[in-house]
Amino acid sequence: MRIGELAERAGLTKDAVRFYEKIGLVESRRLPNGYRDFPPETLPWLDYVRTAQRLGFTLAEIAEHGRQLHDAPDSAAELSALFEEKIEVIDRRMAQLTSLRAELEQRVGTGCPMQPVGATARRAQRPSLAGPTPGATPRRSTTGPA
Amino acid sequence: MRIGELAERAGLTKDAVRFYEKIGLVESRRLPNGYRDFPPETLPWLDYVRTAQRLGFTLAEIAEHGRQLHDAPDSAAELSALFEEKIEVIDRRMAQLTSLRAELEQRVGTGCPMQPVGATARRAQRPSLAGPTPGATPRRSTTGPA
DNA sequence: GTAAACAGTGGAGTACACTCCAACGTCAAG
DNA sequence: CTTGACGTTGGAGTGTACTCCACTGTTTAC
Repeated sequence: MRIGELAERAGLTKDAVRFYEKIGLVESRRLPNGYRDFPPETLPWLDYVRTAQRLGFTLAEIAEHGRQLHDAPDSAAELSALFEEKIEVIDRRMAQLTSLRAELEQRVGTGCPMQPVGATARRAQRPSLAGPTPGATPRRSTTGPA
Repeated sequence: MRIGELAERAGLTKDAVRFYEKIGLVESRRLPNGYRDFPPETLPWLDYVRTAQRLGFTLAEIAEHGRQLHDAPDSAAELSALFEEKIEVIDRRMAQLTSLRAELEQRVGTGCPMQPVGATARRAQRPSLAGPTPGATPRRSTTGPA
């Protein structure tokens, strides 16, 4: 499969696929003309990549998963452990959401939740910072990732 | 409260606090000597900021929430609407997490999640078990809320 | 033969959320 | 009066994950 088809079927841009290859997340052989040729397994793999990404793994970590699986296909158990860990993270996050939701629901009808910005109300332009771009996972060392 | 104390008590660096101020996430008045002076409410606000951040909101979005909350402090109806809106966001997010968890659990149960990188050179033992194919996620699958 | 569609490369740019640094001002203690 | 902790600013750098661009080569259709 060439890059265009792969990208379309995976819901990625070609640039993203090339980027993934650059960081070792996917591999391809080359056709005689130099074009990349991806094996069909790349598709479910990219599906996995997306899932793992949504779970908060970085691409580097996911690439590491791939290498682990490749180097020791029987280490799937270890990976499962990783996944179970991530499930715990999800459960914690959902618990947080639940409590936040309750908190908000409680405040529907009461007052301002806490002092946000704007004690001196202003609405003007500020450093750009506007668009939704998930990308960067902020890592904080001070407080343990709950 | 000056920046050092705030930063320490909030578990942030002073640089981070200044950055937050720059993007309009917090505000301060200035002491005669030019030092920032933060009101004590900034602490619970930063607590909220961290929570919202962990839930996947960007700082820009959180700042926007703060501004919205502050701009409509007397309209209980608007405020309620805003909270309802946020609750909806949370519910969507929880639904996402729920399906993610299910997907993940499925992968754990079946062992090897996917053919990773390098599958070309190795055995192709387990066929794809892609689960619910998300199919055509439009370009740059937005992981963010909303 | 030419155009369109596809592929390749390298490099720059973007967005977010910081982080670090240099150079300097402020203030209380010794 | 110096020292040191604390504060200020502007600007540069970092890491993640792309995205865009210019330019070039390949393949397919007419």
